[in-house]
Amino acid sequence: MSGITYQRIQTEVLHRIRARVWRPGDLIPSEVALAAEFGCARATVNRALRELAETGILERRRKAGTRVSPDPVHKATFDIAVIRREIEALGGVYRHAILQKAHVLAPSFIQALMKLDIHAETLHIRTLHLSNDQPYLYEDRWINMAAVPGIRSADFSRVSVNEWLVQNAPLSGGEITFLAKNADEAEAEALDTTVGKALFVTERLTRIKQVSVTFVRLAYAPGYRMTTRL
Amino acid sequence: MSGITYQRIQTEVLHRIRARVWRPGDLIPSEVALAAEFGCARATVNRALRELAETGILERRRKAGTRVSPDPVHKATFDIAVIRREIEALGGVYRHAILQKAHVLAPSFIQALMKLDIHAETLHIRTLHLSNDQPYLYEDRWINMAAVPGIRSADFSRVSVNEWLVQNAPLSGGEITFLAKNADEAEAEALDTTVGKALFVTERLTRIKQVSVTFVRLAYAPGYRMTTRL
DNA sequence: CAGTGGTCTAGACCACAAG
DNA sequence: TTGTGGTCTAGACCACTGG
Repeated sequence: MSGITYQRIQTEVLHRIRARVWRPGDLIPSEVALAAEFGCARATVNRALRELAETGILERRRKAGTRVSPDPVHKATFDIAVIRREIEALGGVYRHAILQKAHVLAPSFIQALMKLDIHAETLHIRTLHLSNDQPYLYEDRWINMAAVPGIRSADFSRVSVNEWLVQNAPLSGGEITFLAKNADEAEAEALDTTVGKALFVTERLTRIKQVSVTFVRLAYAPGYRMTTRL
Repeated sequence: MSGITYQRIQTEVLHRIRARVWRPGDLIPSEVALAAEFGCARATVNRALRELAETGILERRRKAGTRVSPDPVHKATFDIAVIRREIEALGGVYRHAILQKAHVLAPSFIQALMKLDIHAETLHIRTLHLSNDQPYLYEDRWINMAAVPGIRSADFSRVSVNEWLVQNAPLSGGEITFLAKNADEAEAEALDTTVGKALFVTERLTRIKQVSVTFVRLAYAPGYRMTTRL
């Protein structure tokens, strides 16, 4: 090979954009032209540009060619790990406690959220996750029993619901939302803080083939920060 | 070609994982074996598996082979667009107002955050972004004057600082953090809410070649939710 | 050492959309 | 219509690392 790698090409492209040789909105040369310039195969240029397009730096369209994005949309990526992992990665000792576990008919707001039947049976579980015995995360979860056969016989004393679902209902789709919320009484008590304190909350709705499996709200203890590199 | 696409292979792999043919932790066949099975080139299998590995579903190591991730780390991706775009995408009419603009020596906490010199000059700008004339986002930004030549002559009445920086200092690296915060007086007043209200906040530190360019804190009006598909 | 993934090549055909 | 990106192929060599 010529020693040209797709990463080398990416570096060069980024350099040219930074140096304003190619400016936001500009059309850059075609793959064929760049392959000729760099003395490599088109496939190599293709991979380089395709990946840059995935990050939002370039925009590509057949026939129209490749442009530098006019206003680059940064794509921030966050790792959503199993909570135990998250805590252990921070050097904490993980422990969890189940505060409540009940089989109930879905209340109306959960029916609406999860698009459940009026008579749908759910498992409602509230769990506290601790790091070094300090409250770390308060979990309020609703599970659609119909969607997860086998959950009746699961034992959540050793493995948390969180982890059990990951293992037994993998690769599900859904949405995740981040928001801020003033602590209510239940949250304040669980997280050992005061009512009204601003909490970082993530809500996740998980589906397998259009069917809602679980809705979970995770409220982090005050001071939590979710960070990523750009 | 045989009609086999890398996407078809990805679908098949996901199906096998869901069907528990391949379970978390399991080693799956090598690229060569899968290429033979699917009747396609190894490069096609490679792309399929490589992309799945990027999403965290598979783990690959030379010689060791490819495994189904024992506890899959979901990667959630968020688009960080220019604020004007974000508002317009939601159907709002964008407007912004500069609440304060001052050239000042960096206060100590900013010095520390941005790793600035004691005598570093900064531009401190507080901006309110509005959607349909309703407060949407309160921006508190510090800019390292030394890192952005040309900013002295910029006019921020038409183009917001946000947008100016994107256009003039593109492709910078840095970190972004999400957190929840009780509104202080300045935030409450700007966002037309009450002190103590939980606000969703993002903080961004932007660098070009190790040099801090800008630190910005964005406090969203109450009720803001940041959502993405998984 | 040997098997696996990582990458590049040269060529080909296809799908899409701008002109 | 035709140029562009999107993808596949068959083969090759390399880089890493487990056994």
